[in-house]
Amino acid sequence: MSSTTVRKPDAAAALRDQTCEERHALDPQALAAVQARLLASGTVESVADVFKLLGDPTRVRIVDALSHGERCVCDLASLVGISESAVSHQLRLLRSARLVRVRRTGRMAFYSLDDHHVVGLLHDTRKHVEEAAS
Amino acid sequence: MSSTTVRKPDAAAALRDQTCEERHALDPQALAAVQARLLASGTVESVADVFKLLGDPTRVRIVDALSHGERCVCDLASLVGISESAVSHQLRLLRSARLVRVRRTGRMAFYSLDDHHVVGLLHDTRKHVEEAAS
DNA sequence: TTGACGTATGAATAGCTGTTCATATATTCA
DNA sequence: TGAATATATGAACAGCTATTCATACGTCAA
Repeated sequence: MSSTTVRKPDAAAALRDQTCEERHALDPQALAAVQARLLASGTVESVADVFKLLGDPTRVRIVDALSHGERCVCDLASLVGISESAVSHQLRLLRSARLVRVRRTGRMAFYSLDDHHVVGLLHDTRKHVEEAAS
Repeated sequence: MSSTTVRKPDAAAALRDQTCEERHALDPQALAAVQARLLASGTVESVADVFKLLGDPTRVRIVDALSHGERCVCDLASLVGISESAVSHQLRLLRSARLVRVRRTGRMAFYSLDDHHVVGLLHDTRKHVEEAAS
């Protein structure tokens, strides 16, 4: 290893030692290097949409109720404590993001979780709030 | 169904008046049993608050940028593509939920992630949207 | 001290969101 | 057939939210 290799080719480390002004004015390449590692714009929007769907108490309750098995709309309304119309509206949103799936038999509609990640998300977030409470 | 059905003044009886007919998926006792396993109201609110914070593209970009290391406010503004004022407002929200922490040196403020779950949440949600796209 | 700089924050506003209400659709039963 | 039931959906409204603008605070250099 050469004695002149004081600086490692680490863009993040290079960024850390500079001031804001220097960074913006003199090092657009380092800025671009970090920017290249960021999520694509479309991915950011999609991820935020999923989080936004889970960012409502009613929908959290719906997902929580569905995490123990499929439920019909009126049972969900009863469990969550709002009208069946409101539940149906929320289920439509959850369906559009493929967070839940629906199975129809006669005039009944049984909803269930359509993604094995969702329960994990709920669990991890609950862990966070429990830890943050301490 | 007989009209002489015994109505006990407990949660199961209270639920029966709100729920669907008895030929639905769940009888009142089962419904009450499910309800007992649901998240507490305070937990639901806290969990939804965290998801709500992550449910905005700007804040997702901030968390994404922070997932590679700490950043000062003006760098975040540049990386995210909005004003430093807007970033500061969002950082305040993220701070209030203990999702980020701040380290101050002089007039600079370096923000970093304050929870090991957050990166996992971002990762899992990205997995979901990638799978849902197929 | 002065001035510039990095960050923080209150006010205001446009845009979004979740609920209710009314109604529609579809299925089952008498 | 007609009524009752289960769900779905459009419209509308109140409440919330993310940004911008202006400004204030604390720090550093001259």
